[in-house]
Amino acid sequence: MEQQYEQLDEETLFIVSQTFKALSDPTRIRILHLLSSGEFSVTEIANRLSLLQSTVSHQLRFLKNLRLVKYRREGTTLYYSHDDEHVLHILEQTIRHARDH
Amino acid sequence: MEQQYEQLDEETLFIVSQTFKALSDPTRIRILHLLSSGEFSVTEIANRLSLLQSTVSHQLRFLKNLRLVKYRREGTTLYYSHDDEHVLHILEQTIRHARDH
DNA sequence: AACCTACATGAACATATATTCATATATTGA
DNA sequence: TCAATATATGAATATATGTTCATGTAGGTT
Repeated sequence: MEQQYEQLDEETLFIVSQTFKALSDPTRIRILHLLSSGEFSVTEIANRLSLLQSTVSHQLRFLKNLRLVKYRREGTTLYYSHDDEHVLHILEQTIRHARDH
Repeated sequence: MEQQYEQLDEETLFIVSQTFKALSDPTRIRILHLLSSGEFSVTEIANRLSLLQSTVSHQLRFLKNLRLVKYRREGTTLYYSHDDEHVLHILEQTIRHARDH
């Protein structure tokens, strides 16, 4: 399981830190965790998580920029869903790990 | 792979966010990545990563509080090593993922 | 066009965070 | 005990970040 040390280049370092930064905020974790169970509109997310619409919208933009979520439009409603299996897997894995103490 | 949505309790949310926060800073990532290859003293870490001793010391305290690293003493020298296989695995996994674009 | 509804955006604010500098502590050896 | 080395700590500072409020925009309906 031990592996060879290899210097981290700037770009990799940036991507990795950004990815984990996305997962380091409670609000974003709650949003991503909710989206792990399906797709929801911005308003639905706000209602379910008791957050302001503006807060959700800001955080969704953050997650969208990192391509962790995507959306499809239906009239005036945007349905958001997750867009990165790998990151979602890491999140759910860590949630389970945290729940066992 | 799709799993049931389950409300996140405060404590789990806190642990998860703290864990990812530890991995969200470039300096801490570099330290943990270095420690994935063995144990190093504070000075060695500082030299290898071109960081101030104080910076390394502060970040090691952060990582120590989260029990992500541990140390053993040898005279006045403290040799730090990683102390959480799960978190280290997630880090290395994400580094590899980031390197493939 | 006027009016909803849904969502996005920008500014402002408060808070959190990382780094640096200066200094403190601790261990070893002379 | 004094000096030297290794590490830790605290204060200060600059910067980043999350939330809120107010407002903008876009699509749908009448």
